[in-house]
Formats: sequence, C-alpha cells, structure tokens
Amino acid sequence: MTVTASRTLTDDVADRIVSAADALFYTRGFQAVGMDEVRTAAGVSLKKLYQQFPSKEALVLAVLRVRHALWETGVAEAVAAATTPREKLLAMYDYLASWFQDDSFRGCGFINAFGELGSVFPSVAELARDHKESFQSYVESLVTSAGADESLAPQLALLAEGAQTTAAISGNPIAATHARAAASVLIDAALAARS
Amino acid sequence: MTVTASRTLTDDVADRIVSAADALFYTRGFQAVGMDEVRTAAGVSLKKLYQQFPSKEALVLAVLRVRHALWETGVAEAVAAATTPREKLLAMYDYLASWFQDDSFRGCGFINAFGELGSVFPSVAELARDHKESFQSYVESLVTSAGADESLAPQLALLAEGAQTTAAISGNPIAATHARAAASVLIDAALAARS
DNA sequence: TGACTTTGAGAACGACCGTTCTCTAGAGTG
DNA sequence: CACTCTAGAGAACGGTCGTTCTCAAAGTCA
Repeated sequence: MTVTASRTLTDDVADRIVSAADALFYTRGFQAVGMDEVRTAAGVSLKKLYQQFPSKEALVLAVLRVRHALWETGVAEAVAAATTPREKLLAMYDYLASWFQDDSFRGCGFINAFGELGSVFPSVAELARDHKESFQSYVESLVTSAGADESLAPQLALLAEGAQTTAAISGNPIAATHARAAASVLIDAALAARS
Repeated sequence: MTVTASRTLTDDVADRIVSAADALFYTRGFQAVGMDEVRTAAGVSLKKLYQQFPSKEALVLAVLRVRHALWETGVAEAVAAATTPREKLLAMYDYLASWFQDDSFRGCGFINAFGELGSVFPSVAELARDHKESFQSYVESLVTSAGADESLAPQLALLAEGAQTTAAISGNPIAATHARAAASVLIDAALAARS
C-alpha cells in the first residue's frame, strides 16, 4: 500500500510481462522464446511471472488476447476516420498498409500462433478462431451498413487475410494496395447489383 | 546391389523419411516433433536418418521442397482440366476446395513454417518466399493468357492465400467458394475493362 | 525488538531435444 | 575360417526448456 513502491510506472506488472512476451513471441515465435527470456525482458522475477501466469500456455493466451484488442481498436479507429460507408470498408486496407510498414511486421499473430501451437494447445486454436470470427462479423456489419449483400463480407475478409500473409512472407507491403484495389472492385460490383 | 533387399518398395529411403516427416510436421508443427519420432515413423535408424539429412533444418527444407512440388503439380493438373482461360483461373479455387476437404488440412505448410521457423532459420523464410513468388508468377501467366491486365494476378493470389488461412483456422472449407466467387467478379471486371 | 510474511534472485529438477557415439551382429571377401 | 566393413539399435551427451524450490533479505505489525 505504500506510494513510493509503484511510482515508476502506472503499468501493472501483468501488462509489462504481456507486452514484453508479445514482442518476443511475435518476433521469434513461441517455442523459440523461453520463459526465462520473458522474465529478463519484463524485468520481473520468475516467481512473479508464474504467479501472474501459471503456465506458458496461459501467458500465450494473454498475449493473444491483448493482440486481439489492439487489432480491434486499430481497425475501428481507421474505419471511424472514414466518412462514407464505401470508404469505411476500404479503410481496413489502409490500416493494413500502415501496419505492414512497421519494421517488426511479421504477419498475423493469430495465424502464426495457430500454425505453431494450434494442434498442441486447443485453446490457442480456439482463440484464433474467435479472433477471425470476430473480424468476419465486424466486416459483415460494415457491409450491411453500406447496403451491399452480406455475401460481400467473407470476400473482403479473405482479401485482408491474404494480404497479411503475403506481406509477411514477401516482406513487401504492397499487398495491402492490391487488396484495396480488389476490394474496391468487389464493392462497386456489389453495390451495382443491389435491387 | 542385391535385388532382394529393396523388394518391398520402390521408395527410396529419403522419400520414406520425407513423407513421414511431412505428415508429422504438418499435423503438429515442426518444433513439436522430434527427430526420434520421425525416425520411428519412417522406420529407419537414427544413423541413416542423419546420413540422409545432416540436420533437422535440412530435413525441414526437404519436406518443404516436396510440398512445393506437390502443390505445383496439383494446381497445374486442375488448371489443365479446365478449358477456357477464365475457367483455368477459377480452377485454382476448385483445387483449393478439394484440398480443404481433406481431414488433415491445416493450412499452407509454408505459411506455418514461416511463422514458426522463419526468423530462426532464414533458409525456411527464403523457401517460403520462393514458393509464394512461384505461385504469383504462375497466376500471372494465367492472367495474361486470359488477356486481362496483369494487375489482376496479385489480387487473385491474395484470395487464394486468404482462403487457405481462413479455411484452416475456421475449419470450414467454404472459404474456397467465397474466394472463387470473388475471383469470378474480379476476372469479369478485368476482362470488361480491357481496351 | 521480535515473530511472521512476502519477495527476489537464482539454483535445482526432471524431461526432452538434436546430435553423436558405442557396441554388436551380420555380410562379404580372401 | 579369419578378417574387415557396414549398418542397426539404442545409449549417451550437452544443452535447453518449463516449472518448482531454496534461502536469505526486506517489509509488516504488535
């Protein structure tokens, strides 16, 4: 309860651990990073680490949950900055473009987690599924707001998924531009086709 | 040089190792499978395994190379079965659809390998890049054969990539259908736009 | 102060991994 | 029959991992 002890940061200990772990896991993969390295990067004792997250699996899940929240707010902000429903749909790809520019970009953390841990930890596979489903329904809401048939939604989501893996593997952020161009054509076609 | 010794199969030892390793790696991930398990599944001695592949990295690369070859011939066969240039482009997604039906489908092996090992083994990242680039140029050749602008190619490739990850994580092969429908719209738009 | 609790640093543990080594049995050769 | 060479089975090795334990220092409260 002393005030001096927690003066340095408003960060909770768990937050510091999660953000350190996220940076390591995302950059190098999950199994390539040990708990000891997470402890060092977060600057906490091993005991504290394990009392916040009882296992590595729990830590991975916490990291993914934070990543999901950051993704959701990032996309929502980019969409909110756009004006027309059509531009709101395209804003997703602009957000992707700015993400791909980041030097540390290495693909979608959920796709990576699913590939590496999905069959070892069903909880990870489930979280990845939830993340993608949540994105799908968000796109669906934008599509219906735009007045287009909802069959457009999975198509636009597919472009976003493909852009992420393509940009990661090729190292070229232009995939976002291609996705945006394709989305623009699909949206126009869907809007032209409505009754 | 005796005939009796190799009567059981025409398989070379290396082939047996690679196909056993591929099944294990693809299903469970690379780091989750040890060399000892590969040896048991392939039915060879540890010595023979290491004299065929001097390290796990070499085995992983061999597995990925075979996967690349199988993918290329699979796509090429599906495309060859189609008649018109437009149908040849759409045949890619039919091939994806049949792949997604496979119970063991768990996404693109190269995307998974890139996520798990890409930053630990640059050779894996390079192979994944080569694989995707090769697919891109194949799509490009189909697009130009169809007489469409070559800017269509990366868009169609994006749909294929997105379908693979979406189908893997959701466990639902319908992503191939969505990708095909989107591709159909994009192709029609591109063909209508040519001079 | 003194008993009790909490904490941090890191040693320790058991399991497993990639890789190498040992040892033995069998085949080929003179 | 003796001698060499190969190859298979698996023990062994050094390292690392996730997790737990030890122990001493620091804090808490009567």
